[in-house]
This record gives sequence, C-alpha cells and structure tokens, in this order.
Amino acid sequence: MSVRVRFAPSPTGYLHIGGARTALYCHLIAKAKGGTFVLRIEDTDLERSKKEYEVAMIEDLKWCGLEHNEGPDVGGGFGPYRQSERIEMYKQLADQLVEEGKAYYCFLSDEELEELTEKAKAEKISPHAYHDKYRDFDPTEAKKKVEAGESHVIRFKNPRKKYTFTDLVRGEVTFPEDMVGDFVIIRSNGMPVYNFCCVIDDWKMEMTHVMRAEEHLNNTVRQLMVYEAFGVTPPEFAHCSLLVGEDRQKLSKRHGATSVVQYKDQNFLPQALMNYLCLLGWSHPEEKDVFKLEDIESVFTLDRFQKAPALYDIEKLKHFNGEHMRMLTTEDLVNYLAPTLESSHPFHSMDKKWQESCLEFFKEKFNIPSELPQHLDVLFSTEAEKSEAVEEVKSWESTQAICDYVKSKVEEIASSGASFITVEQFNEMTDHCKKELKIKGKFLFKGLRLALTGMAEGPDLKVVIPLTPIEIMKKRQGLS
RNA sequence: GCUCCCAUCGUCUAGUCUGGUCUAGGACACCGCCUUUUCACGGCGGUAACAGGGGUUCGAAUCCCCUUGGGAGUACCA
Repeated sequence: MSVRVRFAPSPTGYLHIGGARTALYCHLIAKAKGGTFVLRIEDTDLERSKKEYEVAMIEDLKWCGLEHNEGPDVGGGFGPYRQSERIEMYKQLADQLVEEGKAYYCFLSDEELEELTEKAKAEKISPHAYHDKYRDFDPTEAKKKVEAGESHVIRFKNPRKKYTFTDLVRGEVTFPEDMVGDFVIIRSNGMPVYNFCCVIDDWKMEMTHVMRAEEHLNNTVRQLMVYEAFGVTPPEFAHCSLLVGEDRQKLSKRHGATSVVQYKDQNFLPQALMNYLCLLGWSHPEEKDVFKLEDIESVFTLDRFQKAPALYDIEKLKHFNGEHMRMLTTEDLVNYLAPTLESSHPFHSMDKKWQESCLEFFKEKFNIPSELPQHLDVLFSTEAEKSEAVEEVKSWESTQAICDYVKSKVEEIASSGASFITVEQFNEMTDHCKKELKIKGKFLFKGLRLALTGMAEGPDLKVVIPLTPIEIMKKRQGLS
C-alpha cells in the first residue's frame, strides 16, 4: 500500500515553527517512501478559524519548500480537504454511533458539568469521572428531548478498557481505562470535535501514517476508541517531541519569533530553517549536519528520533543560514542578498560583476542578511570612524604624511577617469610610502587603511580598495 | 491532584535496541594558539555531559527497579 501522510493544521494563526517542523517530518516520511503528502485544514472551531490564515498557511508551507500533493488548493481524490466542508459526513457517522449505542445524547448544562468536575476534583479522581450522567439514559426518551429542541451534545461511550498501541517514535504506549471519560464528539452547536473528525478523515483519506507532536499523544487513546467503534484499523502513529523555549516550556509566541513568516520577512533561507528544524529531534545516520532536504529523503527513517523535547535556539539557526548562504551559486547569492538591501543602498547602482565579486567576498563574514549592510560600510561609508584605535593611528606622525600622499594620488587617479583604484595602483601607493616616505610595519598598513577607509581595522585592503568607488574615496580625503 | 511521556557537555545531538572497541564522538556558542603586519575566514587546540541511588553482570551511558527533575494532557481548542 502506498504511503499517505497528512499535515493537518487549524487555520487559527500563522504557520508556527513547531508546525513547520511537523509538516517537514510528514513531508519527509511521504517522500522517503515515494508516498503522498496531504494538506488538510482542520477548521471546525468556527470562532478561531479564519480563511486568511488558511491562505497564509499554504503560502508559508510553500515558502518552506513543503509542497503537498493533495489539499484544498490543489484538490485530489479524497476531498474535500477542509473539515468545514465535511460536516455532514461527521454528523451522519456520529448518528450512526448513536444508533449502534456507541455514543449517546447528553443534556448536561454548563453549570451541571462544572459542578460534576469540581466534585470529581474534590474526590481527587479524574475530572471527567462524572460526565457520564446520560450514558445509560433511555434512548427513546433522549430522542424525544432532542426532537423537542433541547440543547444537547453527543458523547462517545468509552468502552472503559485499557488501550495499547505502538508508536513509531516512542515505542509501546499504554493508557489506563480511566484515562478519559465519555468525551464530546458533536458540540451543542452541531459542530463535530477534533478527536472525532480527525479519525474520520484519516480513515476516509486512507492515511497510513499520522505524524504529529507529543501534545497529541494523550489524544490517541480517544482516537483509538473511535477507530474501534467503526471497526477500522488505525494508521501508524508517530509522536515527535515538542519544541521548547528558553524556559523549557512549549514554544509559543512569548518566546519571540515563532512564526515562519517572521523568518521569511527577515530573509532567512528556507532551506536553512528546514535543515535546522529537521535536526531538532532527528539525527542524520551519518551525523551530517548541513544538508538539503532532497539529500536526506533517501535516508530519512523514523527510528532516529529523540524522545526528549528540544530547545529552539536561534543562534544555531543563524549558523545554518550562513552555511546555506555560502553554498549558493554566485548568481543565487546576488539574487538572495541584493533585495535585502534598501533600494537606496549604493550597492544597487554597481554593475553585476562588481556585485558578484563583492558578495562572494563578504559572504564569509556574516550569517544573516541583516548583518550585511554593516559590512558593506567599509566600501561606502564616508564618515570617519570614531574610536580610540582611530585616534591612536591619527596621532602617529607618519600618518599625516601618508594621508597627504594618498589624497593627491586619489585625485590623480580620479581625474584620469577611472572608477576604481586597481590593486596595482594600491601596490604602487604602498611601495611609495615604504620607499619614499620610509614608513613600514603597522605605521604603514594602519596609516594606509585610515587614509583610504577612515577606519582602523577591516578586511584585507587589497580586496576592499578595488571594490570601493573612486567618488567615495575622494569624499573620504577631507576627513583625515 | 490524576494520566501519559521524557532524562548524555550551556544548547542540538552520536552512542542505548544488539553491555566491553566510550578515560563518551560531532555541531552551535565560548576561550586560547597559528595564519593574516588589522578584522574576519581558515587551521589547530581547550573548557564542558552519561540526574541520583540501588540492583543484574567479569564488565553498564547502554538492561531492571526506585527516587528526583522536566514536559504534555486532563475542554462543547486543536
């Protein structure tokens, strides 16, 4: 049987880092076995679900490079892929369970429910212990109440037995019989509930694997009951560990940038994000750390998962971004970084060849795009750096001589119509200072750097000077 | 409270199933040295972990039990 795996977000917000990781794993499980990756929208919570989030979700998934084979936007043979469009089916199946005596109408009011919950808590037993008041209520009577319009929900009749299943990442997991009570499957507003829809859909959509985060582990027992009630064999389950923040709590908004879109906005490379996320709970069989998704599709297996929660560390993500950035071709590198610079940045007025050599050189110096402008200052800044180091260089007697010489030399080159100072010309300048001015050692190099860049330190002058526009050079000459 | 899950450097992890080759390997971060007459890159090196206690065994990071610690769930959210 062909492998089918779904990612089933609810459109109540933007795609979360944790969600992206789950989607990535789902995608990988499908791809590793040549299977199908399905996107299903779980929008049964009318209050919180929004169409715009669904749209954003699909866009973010696409940005991540996790494209689905079936889903609400692309269709497929198992639709519809939005739960809100499958309501009738859930209702019918819930009715069927009621008919069969596997579920029942419940007329408990909110107040009654609360009282019963409190009572159970006071007795230090499971809070749901008394939620079964209507479990053995006469079905004919119940039907009458329903027909009379009395507010009701449909509860699943818990078979009250122990459930055991084998989780592909956690091994054998056992739930005791009083783990959950008779849980609601159809709300009083007629909408079905997650634990019910999820089972129906995974069954009807013929899912072979259910990969989700550990927060759903406890839900599995309810779902197992529903599968059993319909006489359906459940899919394989795999619960990956949770992502946590600095405080070791489940990763959430208060931990900072936790939406995929925020990384997209900061111009992170999606392949870097995926690479990093993949390694949070899973490890490469050959211990490789930097890789492309397509490279691991063939080695991805479920037996390499870590069971303990993983801490999300942005510093390490930045490192991965740098690694992936340096793997880009020159052309892609320019396409990636150029748009991250403000449109007024002088970088844009330079020709293609210049842009390429510039970025090829500077890419070694930073990991994320937002750090690029500060590195480019060494090429474009026309303001003298203010620092103790600069003051020290300025205080040397030799420095003034160098500056005077450099100033005339720059003017000479500029008037010749050249746009840049060549490496040869720079070497001439160095030689002149050495032989005619008799300056050497740090006095020579630091002095030259100050005269040419206005800074006390920075990248190799032989690389920097030929990349610096001559007009910038001229403007700098009045400074020191 | 109850239920479930988990436990190797600060962090992500390899090693655990199939006990010895592990005085525990890699990566991020950090520190030092070399190189670079500067910075960075790079190279080399360093600090740093098997939560604790009992077993089993000739031998335990690895198997078993307990304790402690952490997380999740406990909804007419998903």
